[in-house]
Amino acid sequence: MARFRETVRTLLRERLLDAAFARVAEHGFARLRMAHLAGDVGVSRQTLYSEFSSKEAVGEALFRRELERCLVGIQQALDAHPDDLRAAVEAAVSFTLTLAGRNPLIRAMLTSAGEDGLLPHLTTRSAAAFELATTTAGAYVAETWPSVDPVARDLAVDAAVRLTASHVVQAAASPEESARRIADTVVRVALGTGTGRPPAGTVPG
Amino acid sequence: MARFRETVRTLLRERLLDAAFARVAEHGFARLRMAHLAGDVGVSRQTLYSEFSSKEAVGEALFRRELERCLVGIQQALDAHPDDLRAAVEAAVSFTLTLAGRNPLIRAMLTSAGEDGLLPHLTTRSAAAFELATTTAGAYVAETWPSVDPVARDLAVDAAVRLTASHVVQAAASPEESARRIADTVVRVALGTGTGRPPAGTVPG
DNA sequence: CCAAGTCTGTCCGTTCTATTGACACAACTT
DNA sequence: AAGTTGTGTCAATAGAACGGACAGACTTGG
Repeated sequence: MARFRETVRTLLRERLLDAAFARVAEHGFARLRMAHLAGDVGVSRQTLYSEFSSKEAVGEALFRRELERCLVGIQQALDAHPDDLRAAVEAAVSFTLTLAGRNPLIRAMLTSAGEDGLLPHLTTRSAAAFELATTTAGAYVAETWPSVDPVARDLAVDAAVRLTASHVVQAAASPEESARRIADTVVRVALGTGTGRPPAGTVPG
Repeated sequence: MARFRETVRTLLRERLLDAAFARVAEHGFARLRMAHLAGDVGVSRQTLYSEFSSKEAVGEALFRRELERCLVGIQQALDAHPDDLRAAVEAAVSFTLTLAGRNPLIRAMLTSAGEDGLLPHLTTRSAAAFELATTTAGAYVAETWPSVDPVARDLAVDAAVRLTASHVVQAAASPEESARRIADTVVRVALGTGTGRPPAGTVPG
């Protein structure tokens, strides 16, 4: 019966995260003030704390929401190449790196001097993020290319996620070049071949 | 400070009107039950009554919202012909009649047998609607074609609104044909000429 | 190294709002 | 005429948000 109330809660959550996004993108997580956040949305500080138990929880939710949004785009990139594993991986990785390079939140996380309190989500405390990305990608790959050996598949997905994350934090080349290299690596892991590029349009059985 | 609260109120209003729209479009205003309306949105009946003082008020707001939405489209139709009064009127009227023919709410209002409680808004109790439409259109026309004589302008706007409303309730021909006839009439009233169609692209000074 | 200031996270009393259940009243049905 | 259904209102209760205050951690500057 209280369905509307529920809607209001999620709306409040979204508004708070929107405001947090704007502030973090501009000044970094460290300079984010809970009081300002509440004020932005037009709500008391207590109400904010009843939605997010701590400032850390805000950062967590903020990062998670952004990650989930990215995953949507990644899936679309994968979908564009249903018959070519290498091209799919390359497209997904390229998309991710490009997005990460543009995303104000991620840029703020990386450029903020020293310990921003949010950067660990991308590096040391990124277990949850890794798990989410890995399981999402893994499930998708398992469904789209069931013919790939499960063990090799898991290894490949894990490598893809970790290598991509690494390039997000520490860019080595252009997104396209990095994507090409990562896709090469992933395909080798997945297919166990040393050739690098299997004939396009085929999926090994 | 209570900015979020305000947003929630308007959201509630919109949700209630959305639900009302759906129910009225399907079963008519008479068969609309306040209890169902509250239930649809997930709110108590009292909360509904604290937002709309009566069922009549729901109908009023529902009709008004629909009218205002129409006016947006009408303005766009007018905007498409800034240099040709006749074409502008014809486009706006044609748009209105076509929209009215498709709009589930208006269709329900017209087709519901006998007294639906909502039909009067289109006919006898439509003073507010007429005023809104007339003032909106009048202000727009006054700004876009300031050269037209004010007295003739008011007469023309009034005629346009009333004729269009009449055709909404009692369609005589296709929207396009009706629009053409109404545009003819309006231009005659506005320009005081018996020629019907002044050369396009000109505005008399 | 201490004092002042800032910010987080928590508690509590007040105020505002929604919910619930009941009711009188009107209209319609059987 | 009695029963049903729905509107509109009221009062009591429950629940949220607010404002203000506080301790504790941390930073800054003298």
